[in-house]
Amino acid sequence: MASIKDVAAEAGVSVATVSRVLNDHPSVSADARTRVLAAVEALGYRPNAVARSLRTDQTHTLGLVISDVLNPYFTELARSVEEEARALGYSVIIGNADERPDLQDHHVRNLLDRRIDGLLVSPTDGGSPLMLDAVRAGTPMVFVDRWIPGVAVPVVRADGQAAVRDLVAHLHGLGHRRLAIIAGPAATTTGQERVAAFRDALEAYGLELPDAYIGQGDFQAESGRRVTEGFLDLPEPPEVVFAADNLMALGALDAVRARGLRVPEDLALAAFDDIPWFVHTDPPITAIAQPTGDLGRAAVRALVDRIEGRRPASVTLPARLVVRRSCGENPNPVQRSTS
Amino acid sequence: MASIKDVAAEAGVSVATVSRVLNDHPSVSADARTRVLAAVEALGYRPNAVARSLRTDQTHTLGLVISDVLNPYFTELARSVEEEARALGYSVIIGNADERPDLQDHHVRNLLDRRIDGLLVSPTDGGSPLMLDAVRAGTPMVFVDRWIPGVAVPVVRADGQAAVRDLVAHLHGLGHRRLAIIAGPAATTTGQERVAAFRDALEAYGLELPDAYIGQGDFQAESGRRVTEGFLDLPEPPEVVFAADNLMALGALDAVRARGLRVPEDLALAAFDDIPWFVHTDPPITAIAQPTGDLGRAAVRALVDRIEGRRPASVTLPARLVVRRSCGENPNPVQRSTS
DNA sequence: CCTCCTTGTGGAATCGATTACACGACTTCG
DNA sequence: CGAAGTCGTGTAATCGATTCCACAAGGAGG
Repeated sequence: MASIKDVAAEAGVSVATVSRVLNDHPSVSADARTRVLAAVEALGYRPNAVARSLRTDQTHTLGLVISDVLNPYFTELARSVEEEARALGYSVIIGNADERPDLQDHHVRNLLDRRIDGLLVSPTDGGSPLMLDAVRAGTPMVFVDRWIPGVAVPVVRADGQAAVRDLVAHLHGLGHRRLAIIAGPAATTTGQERVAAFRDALEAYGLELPDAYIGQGDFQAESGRRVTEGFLDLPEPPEVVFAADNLMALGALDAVRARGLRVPEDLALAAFDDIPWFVHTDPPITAIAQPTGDLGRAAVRALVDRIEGRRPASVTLPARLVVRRSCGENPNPVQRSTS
Repeated sequence: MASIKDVAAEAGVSVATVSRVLNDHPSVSADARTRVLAAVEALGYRPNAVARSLRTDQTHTLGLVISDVLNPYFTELARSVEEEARALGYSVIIGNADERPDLQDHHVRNLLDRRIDGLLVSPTDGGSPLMLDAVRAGTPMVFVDRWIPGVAVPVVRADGQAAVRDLVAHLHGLGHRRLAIIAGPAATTTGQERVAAFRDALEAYGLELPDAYIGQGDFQAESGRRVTEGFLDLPEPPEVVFAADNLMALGALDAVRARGLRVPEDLALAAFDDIPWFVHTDPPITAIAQPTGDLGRAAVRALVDRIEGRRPASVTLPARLVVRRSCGENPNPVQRSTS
């Protein structure tokens, strides 16, 4: 592969001049410029990003560590992140943690070793020493979707409280009184918050959330299946199950189906995170939709702000309820929204 | 961030010795080794991958350019690619082309600039000059899923011919005679092949595939919707629609639903590419399943073979038919398989 | 006509690693 | 006891870019 030296030789100038042309530095004569450009063209020269990064200490690259690529929510997030980053002149390297802290650490380490300019993380746990060290060392970082309490890093996320209240109102209006939740891992903020929001909303209707109605999931389909089976085995099973993410809702649907039961007649179902497929499931699933694209874009902008020396604030965008048929027929369905 | 010089100073040795310890070169005394290791620990030193890559001309990184991250098929492919690559000591940088040749070129260029060790591509078109130049220049490359005819690059893909035959047999057995297809872009091999396989299979039953029954899609949901509407507007609409990928099937389902029609009673539906959600749609969708994980792993192994100087062969794995209910009730359903 | 800028250019240092080569200190063996 | 290895280490070149500094040429101004 041709290097800057080859170009310099071909154009009959020094490497310094070639570099100046490439970075359009003002003090280059028109003549030298055309000769260099011609040489670049002739040799098909492309600057070596590795060498450039070493010298300038900038990679123009962002790291994105997400909890699970197979989750359509995170896929969409990743896509919007890459799009916005590209618009701002950055590339993105994605690390998939698969909800495993060890894999998360692997990717964070890898990205730091590559000297990415900044890191976007949706932490799967309370924060490994590695990540905390990186924050302390001043690595530009932004949390997206989930965060780690007590760490001075901007957070870009959706607030589901109002939407969860709307959901509970919807369920209550349909006559449901025994409501259960499939929670996410307690180590994640989204795991905890969604349970808290649900409990608060129930309280407003004088309803309780007994421990038996809180199933411990891990944001994966299999746990949704397992927890739902537990619910169905209860002496008094719930009338509704609210899954804290879309994959666990899928698992719940499986479990209900496997027993020959029907949604919503035998068990109603709602989910956090709306995805295109929920329109086509049998029945279509009522869900709380996050403004995923906006979150991704806001997160990138915040991170780039940090990289360029500004001090971005956290961003919280509202989620909204999308009513479908999985909780029972609504005589005259209304699309509820909090925005 | 601490550099190798800091470590050398801290340990009281030269940078050469530090480097030797880090790359466990044999000729280092036990004493020097422990001192270096202690210094590394004390400083929290991590080698700069950028500098290392510049010197060694190896990045231990693979590029993966896929056609559409939002397509669950490619998401799963990306995941298995990353997994296998990690097992072999490589990282992966993913570029999402969104079925756009210009974006594909952007990512290929970006990845080449970063001096990735090898490139995995699922081309969205017939091959830009950029990609062809890269091949000619000797960049290790492997095509996955789709390929570019006439280019000397190993291909890792699934063969759907037998499965399409099984599908047509299944449809014929259910009494369907007017079969239509939503094709992918003609510029992609998968776009062409699936139509050809479908036509051949129909021929075996004495059925034709009239032009009116070949809809031109682009592997995106919206095109599936549009094409299906066209089919339904025909004086003699088809009885079955076979979508060449899962997103177009989703669009087709939308279109049917929007007219108040039902699957499979009014229009039967089948898709290429099986995904977990197809179990839960209404009705569950009959699909041709690719061994996606195996494809991803085989592609990585082939690419690493090329990088390490061997000459890997192309790999073709069989796809298989998974019968569900979207084509009509089968009196006694059998899972057909070609393997 | 001499100084002082301005402009364009090249030489060389630098980023942080790897590695060829030289060298000193020991061992070993004839 | 001297020659020939072996072993561990350091010096310095190198990868491909960017950029500071020096300098030459030419124009402007006193």
